[in-house]
Amino acid sequence: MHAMKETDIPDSIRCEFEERGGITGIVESLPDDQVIEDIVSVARALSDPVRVRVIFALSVQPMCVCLLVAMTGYAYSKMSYHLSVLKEGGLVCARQEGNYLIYYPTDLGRRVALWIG
Amino acid sequence: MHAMKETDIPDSIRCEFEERGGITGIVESLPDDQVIEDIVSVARALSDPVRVRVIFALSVQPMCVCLLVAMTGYAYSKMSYHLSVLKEGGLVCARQEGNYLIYYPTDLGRRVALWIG
DNA sequence: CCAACGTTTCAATAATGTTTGAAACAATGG
DNA sequence: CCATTGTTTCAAACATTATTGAAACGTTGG
Repeated sequence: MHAMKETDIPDSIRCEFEERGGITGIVESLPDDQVIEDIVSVARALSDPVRVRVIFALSVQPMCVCLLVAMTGYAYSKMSYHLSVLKEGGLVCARQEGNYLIYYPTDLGRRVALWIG
Repeated sequence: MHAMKETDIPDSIRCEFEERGGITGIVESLPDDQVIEDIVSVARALSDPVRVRVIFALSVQPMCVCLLVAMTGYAYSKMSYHLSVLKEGGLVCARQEGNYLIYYPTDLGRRVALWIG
């Protein structure tokens, strides 16, 4: 009966792995769940070409939904859905002007558009 | 019968909108389709908490699949699937060492992990 | 060659995301 | 108040992704 071990570890990484505190040490260095969820929701917002185009377009020029619809040829309901995903990801927001809703990037949205561009 | 127009545009943005060349001008300033697809595939790779944890962990310490499995409690097949998505997104790659596959972040993977962290 | 181990692949199923068109809402102007 | 316009919401159909367990693959050591 041999000694207990977490898992077999290949020689080439065992040393640095143990220096970093093993599994426990690495797990502790990971961002906490809330941060992970925030990252996921931004990533999810960008994981569709429709939405990537929209956020680039909005960071050139704030627009009402009707312009986005004219620009892309998508249905209102489709555009509205994608805008809501972008909004949940915290990448865009909107101000009302009369009958229009004018969408524009948030601060985060602007930073993200800059970075990925 | 009144003049043709692309779309109604609210006053507050009409002026800047037209300065930017209208819909045509804005569409032309957008990144081209290939770039959009690349962004989407990176974003897709990050749009799941499993994968975000994995890429953070790997950028602390390259690891074989068995360590990732031990660290997360996920099944091999599940981990393998998520690693393949990360690989397709160009965020990780692997080197073989004996029986082990040791995954580690690509350059892009490291930059992304740094930026989102 | 065989057995063991680390890993991937596959097919089936479950879960999420997306698209569509119709209906509802809210603001505007007559 | 009514009709119009811009927008969202909803439910149903559809499409893509994620999870599972079993089977297959490749490498190593006996």
